[in-house]
Amino acid sequence: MDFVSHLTNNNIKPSLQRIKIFEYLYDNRKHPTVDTIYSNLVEDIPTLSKTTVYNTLKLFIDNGITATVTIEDNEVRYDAIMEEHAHFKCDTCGNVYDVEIDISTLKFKKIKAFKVETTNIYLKGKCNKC
Amino acid sequence: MDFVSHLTNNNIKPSLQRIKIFEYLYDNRKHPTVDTIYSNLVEDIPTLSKTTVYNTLKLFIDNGITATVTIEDNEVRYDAIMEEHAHFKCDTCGNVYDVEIDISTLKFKKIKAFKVETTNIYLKGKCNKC
DNA sequence: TCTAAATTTGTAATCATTACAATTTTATAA
DNA sequence: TTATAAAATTGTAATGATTACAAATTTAGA
Ligand SMILES: [Mn+2]
Ligand SMILES: [Mn+2]
Ligand SMILES: [Zn+2]
Ligand SMILES: [Zn+2]
Repeated sequence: MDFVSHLTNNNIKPSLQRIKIFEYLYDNRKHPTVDTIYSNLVEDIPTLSKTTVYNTLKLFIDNGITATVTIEDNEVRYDAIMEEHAHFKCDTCGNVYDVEIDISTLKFKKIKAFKVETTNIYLKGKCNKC
Repeated sequence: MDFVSHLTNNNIKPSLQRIKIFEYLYDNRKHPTVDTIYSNLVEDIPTLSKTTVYNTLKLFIDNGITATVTIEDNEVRYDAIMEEHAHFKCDTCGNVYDVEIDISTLKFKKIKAFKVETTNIYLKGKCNKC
């Protein structure tokens, strides 16, 4: 994955902070919160500001290369994997995992009244390590 | 729907505030926020406190008669309909509607690694009135 | 190099939620 | 009924996440 090209292709100037934040999201795939992103990256970029993390994530979302994961009502997580997939959160360890979904089985019956543009599927329970 | 019995059956003492809050959720089915619930009910109960709304909703959730709807990352909504259903939010008017789902079509392939206990499905787009 | 635009940063403000102690209401026993 | 204790409600203060905003820094172009 060429992060610089990916940002450039999506009209985002590839600054150091932007590259590092996107790289962190894409490589770790742990659906981190802003605090987690900031805490981990500030080791690499000592001058990093939490405001920059917020600004950058908003920029990513506006340009369609990041999405929020709102599986919990008290934390906002971020995800740079844009291929359709569901999420599972383990109530015990708190990790959020990607879940492959077979879209064909996901068609709803008669949602005539709505034009659906985005779908989010959130599962909770216990993971096999817990 | 006998709200007093419903609360009592779920180990919740049916105070005036609790009855009114549950009644509001169940009858309107608009997935309101705490602010909306408070604003509407304080007309009936002038002494109502927003803290009571928070406390009561937490009590309802802990006793399994209410659930949160986290379709948006900047607002927590509440729902007293516990039968399995999905939610659709119209990006234009902002309303959140219930969507019937055919559970049989919703089975995922191979989620062996997880024991799923709860499922939430959130859709977004445009409703037929917008 | 010089200048302007874009980006980053730090601080203050805002807003939702929680903590907590005081008040009020309800239940129980004398 | 009255007294007492427990439960519920309330108001205010504290907390924590997010946003607003202006200053500082970096980048790009002339
Ligand atoms: Mn994901
Ligand atoms: Mn609903
Ligand atoms: Zn786990
Ligand atoms: Zn609409």
